Amino acid sequence: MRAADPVEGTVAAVDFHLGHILASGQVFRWGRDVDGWWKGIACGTAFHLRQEGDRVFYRASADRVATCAGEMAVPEFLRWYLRIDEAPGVRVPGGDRYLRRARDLLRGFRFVRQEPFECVISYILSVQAHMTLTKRRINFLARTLGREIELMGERYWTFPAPDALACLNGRDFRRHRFGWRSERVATAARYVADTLKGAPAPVGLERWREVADGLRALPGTGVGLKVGKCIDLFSLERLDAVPVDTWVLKLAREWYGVVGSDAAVCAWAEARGGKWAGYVNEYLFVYYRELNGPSLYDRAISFCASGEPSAELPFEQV
DNA sequence: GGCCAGGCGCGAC
DNA sequence: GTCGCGCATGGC
Repeated sequence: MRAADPVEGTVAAVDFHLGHILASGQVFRWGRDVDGWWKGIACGTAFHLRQEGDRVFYRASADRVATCAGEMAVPEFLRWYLRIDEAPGVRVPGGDRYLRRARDLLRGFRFVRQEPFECVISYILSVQAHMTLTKRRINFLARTLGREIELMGERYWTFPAPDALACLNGRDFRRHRFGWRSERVATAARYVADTLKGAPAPVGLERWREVADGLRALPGTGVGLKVGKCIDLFSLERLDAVPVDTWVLKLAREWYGVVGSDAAVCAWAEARGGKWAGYVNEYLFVYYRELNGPSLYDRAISFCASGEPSAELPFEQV
C-alpha cells in the first residue's frame, strides 16, 4: 500500500529564525537532516520544515493537527506552534552589553508551544543527563509506546499518551537503564494518567496548569524548581518563568555578580526580566554557552557531516 | 579514568 | 529555609 502524499505549503515568517528555534535545545524531537530539512514530530504529526528568507516551507503527514488549544489546519498550527507572529518585546537596559549581544545573536528565536505531557516527561528525564542520552530515552518511549507515522519514506513515532506510559512501573524503566529517574518518571506518568482519567479531549491549558502544579506539590515526581520552570515556560505559556541550571548560575555570577541558591537566582532573574524573563534568560543562556560550552549548532552540524542515522534523528528510513 | 551532565529528594541543622 | 550529599548512566 502506498503511503499518503504529504501535505505541502508555505507560511510567512518575518523576524523569524527556524534554525535558532529548533537547535536551541528546548525541543528534543527535532533534527536537521543532510537534505537541509528540519524533521520532527509535534502533536501527533510528522513535519519537514525549511526556511528561505521570510517563508517557512513545510511538509506534513496530515492536514489537520490536534492540540491542547483545539484542532488546527497545518498553516494555522505552525504559526501557533512556532509562535511565528509573536516576536518577543525584550528591551535591553542601557549598558547591558551581554544582553544586547545575546539578543542580537538569537534574533528570530521563539519558544515553541510544546505538548504539556511530553514536556513534563522530557524534562524529568533531562535531569543530570546529557542531551543525547535524554533524546535517546525519549525516542525509546515513543518507539515503544507511541503510534507510528510515515512521512515521505521515513518512520516517526508519536509521544505516548499518559495512560500508555503509566503502564510501565519503576522496575520497567530501570530495566531500560533510565537510572534513578525510573521511579520518578513512573510516579509522574501515573499521577498525570490518574488525574486526567476520563477527561474529555482536548485537555486545555488551564487543566494542564493544574496538573503541573499538582506534580510540583507531589514529592517523588522529579519535578522540582528547575524542571517545573521548564514546564511553565515551554508548555504552559508562562513566558516569565526562568529555569535555573548550572549555566544560568554561572552567568548570573560572572556577568551580573549575583550569587546565591538556585531559588534566589531564579527570583532575581524573574524580577529583572518581567513578562519576558524567559526570553531574556534564554538569550543569555545560549550566548553564555556559545562562549563557554558547546555551540548552538554543533549537534546539527555534526549530524549533517556524518550522514548516518543517529540518536539525534527523530526518525528512521523505512 | 575521573569528572560532570540544562537537579531532585531527603535528612540534618 | 537552607545546606550537603547520594543518586544511575554514559560522554568526553
